[in-house]
Parts: sequence; C-alpha cells; structure tokens
Amino acid sequence: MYALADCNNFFVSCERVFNPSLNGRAVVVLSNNDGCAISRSNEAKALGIPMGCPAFQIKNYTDPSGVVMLSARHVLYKDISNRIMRILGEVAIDLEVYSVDEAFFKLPYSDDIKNHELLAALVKKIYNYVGVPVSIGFAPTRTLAKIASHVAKKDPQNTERVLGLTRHDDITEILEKTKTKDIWGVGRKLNAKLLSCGIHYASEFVRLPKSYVQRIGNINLVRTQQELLGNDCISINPVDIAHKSIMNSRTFGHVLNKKSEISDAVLSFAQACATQLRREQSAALSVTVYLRGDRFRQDLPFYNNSCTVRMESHTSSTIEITRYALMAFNSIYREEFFYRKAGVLLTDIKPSKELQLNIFNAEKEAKHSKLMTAVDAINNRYGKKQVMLAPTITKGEWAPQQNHFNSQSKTLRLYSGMNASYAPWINHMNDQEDKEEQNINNNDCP
DNA sequence: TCTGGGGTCCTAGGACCC
DNA sequence: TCTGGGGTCCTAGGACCC
Repeated sequence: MYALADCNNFFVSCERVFNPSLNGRAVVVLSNNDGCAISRSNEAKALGIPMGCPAFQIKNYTDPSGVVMLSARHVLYKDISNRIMRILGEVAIDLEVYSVDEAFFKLPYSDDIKNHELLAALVKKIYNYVGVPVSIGFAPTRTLAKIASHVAKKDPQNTERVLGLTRHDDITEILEKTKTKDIWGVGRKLNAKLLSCGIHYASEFVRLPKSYVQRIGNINLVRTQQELLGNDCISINPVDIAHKSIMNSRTFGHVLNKKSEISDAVLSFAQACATQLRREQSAALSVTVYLRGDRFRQDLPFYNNSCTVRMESHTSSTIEITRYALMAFNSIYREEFFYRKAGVLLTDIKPSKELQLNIFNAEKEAKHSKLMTAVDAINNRYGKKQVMLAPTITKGEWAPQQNHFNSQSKTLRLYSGMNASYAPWINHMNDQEDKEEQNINNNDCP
C-alpha cells in the first residue's frame, strides 16, 4: 500500500507560518522576477486566479481585502520541507521525497483502519509541529494514491484530510468522478487527445484497449492506465539521488544587450551548476549554454539559440566548466540582439568515483579537485560565494527583480536571496539584526 | 511596464555500420 | 521499369512532472 503526502498550497502555507495575518486572505506566491503565480491560497483559487497567472494580471481579480502577492523564498520553503519530510520519515517505510511538497511512502499495516489512524495522526503532528496543512491519500499504486490525496484535499467534509482507496468499489466510484486531466501522467496535450476521442473520465480511460492507449500516448500512458487498474508499475527517482542533468537559468530583470553583462550571468550560472555537481559527488561531460530574447516584446527581433560543448573529460571543476561555458556562449552571442534569459545545463553526468582516468589530464584534474575541495569547504563554512573565480565576480546587471517580500526582517530576507548559504530557523522575527547574522544551528523541530 | 525554474523519460529520424 | 536488409547510436524535440 502506497501513501502520498501532499502539502496544501505549500508556498503560501509556508508564508502563513511567519505571518498569520495572511490566514483567510487571498494570497499568491510569485515566481522568480515576480513573474507569475506559482502557489495560491484557497481564497485566491476561489477568485479564479489560475496557476501561472502573470503578476500584472492579478490586479484584475478583485477581492474586498485585496490579493496579497509575495516574492518566493525557496530556501525557506526547502527548510520547512525538510522538517516535514523528517516527521514523515519517523513512520514511513521507504520514503520517496518526490518534490519539495510531496512524498510517497509505504505503510506499515495490512489493516486499512490502522493505516488511516496512523496517517490522521501524522497530518495533525505536521500541522502542530510545522504549521503546514498536509493531505494524505493511500492506495495500492502511486497513481491511485495521488488521486486519493487530491480528493482528500478538496473535500471540505474530510477534516482529517486522509483518504484510503483500497476497496475495489471505492476505486471504481472515484474513477467515475475523476476527470482525465486530473490523472497523474495526463497533461494538457494528452488530455486534449483523450477528449477528442470522447474520453472524459478516468473510468472511461481504464476501459480502453492497451494497444489503443499506446497509440494515443506512449508506454508511459500504458503504465498510467495499469496503475489506475491497481497494477504497481511506476517507480520514481527520489530527489536525493544524484541528478542526470543540472540546470541553472534566470530570466533577467530587464533586457540586456552588452556582451559582458550577459557573459556575467552565464558565468554565474555555470559556477552554480559546478558547485551543485560537486555537492552530488558527480562529474559532467557536456555543457550547454542557451540565450533567449524576450518572447513578449514585439518591437525587438527574437533570438533563441543554444550551444552544447563536450569537455575534454568528465569534470566537476568550476574552472573547466566556466571555461567551456564561455566558449559555448561566445559561439552563440550576437551583438545585434537583446537578451532576456540565459541558462547553463550540465549533462552526461556520472558519479565521480566511477570515472575513467584520462592519461592526458589526470594531473590537472587532481590539482583542480584539491582546489575545489578547499573552495567548497570555505564557502560551506563562511557562506556562499566567499571564494569564487575572479571572472565570476560580477555586477549582476542581470539580477531578477523581487519586490514583494513578506517581511522587512533581514533574517527572513536571507531566505530569499541566492546568497543565503545557511538560513537559520526563525523563532523571533524582531531579533536584533546582528543576532540574525549568526549561524544558529537549530535542526530540531520546535 | 509587467509573463518562472528545474527536472525525467520516450520517440522519431538521421548517421553510420556490416 | 528498376534501387537490400538489419542493426546501433545519437540527438532534437516533445511530452510529462513539480
């Protein structure tokens, strides 16, 4: 039996932990650059504000007390997420952290009632300890557990916010009410295809012949169908295993044209990728750099290009990765265009310890490796970017705009900036500023 | 004026091999 | 008129997820 724990309106719920006056109000958390809505309170959803709604359109939705818009603080959300996962881990078997606000796990009992009681207690505990509302569904497969948690979340009668889909009749009944677009694994395009074939509900979808499903989608859609029929066949990659690709990209605060300003951004992104790569004890072979214009500006010619280079051998050295990123950048930068976004992507990633040594650059790799170990040690201890390559110390002309922070508190702002290397848990929002600068290592739940 | 970021997997088609 | 058969590997693009 699989359970899925899913935090309700996660980013908004995190902001409410620190600012209870947001309770009961229409609140949205905005993406980077204060671009669009990425998390909405129930009140905001009730106003009709869609996911991904551009911030400048949100004022079109009227609410008597006004819609509160907040800049995102992902470091804070990650910290709160870790606390929730730790509580789940106390009872969960094989916890699979699926995203910042969701985790799958297996249940200890064969008895549905016992499992239900356990999960209801878990929901309460997380709310009491962390302050974030969570919904949990459980069922024989992950896809059914997803549906169960979704139903538990939406049902106002279900105050425990736990739902088990374990009996055949219950599953059949829920599938008849589940629209195809709400099935995990059915996105916009597949849903459109299913609708055009006259398939509107999960119950109709599960009755389609396998070969037909394969033709509409691919093997993944067949797996989704099997999961809805109770056959466990989807596995997921837990987030704590090493990534197969690492990306860092940003939309700039405004369009840029000067080569040095844009290469500044690319170098910053490359450095961030390399640091993450080493944290995962991996090494990459390929670096891709991409540049993009502003897709909404009709008055400027649009440019969109990318370049992938293969490095000499697998490496995690910031020196090597930034060098190749710069080469890739130089090959696609055109001075006649204006740029709004850039990104760096590392691929062909392998665990460092599985690498074949290269006779021609073993010495260089060893030197870089020592240096990078020292750099990471210093930055881990004293804060991100305390030591960096000279070319990556940049003016940050490209920095995104974020103008809607929840609190003026400097400590809370630490969570928002990319320089927030270590964010202490906050107990007293009005503490002295100098106290806020301290590294208070408090990993215990309150 | 203003429209995000970071991932995984699958497939079709081209290049290349014998 | 007429142009083999059977593979592998790589990449770009498209789908999905949060």
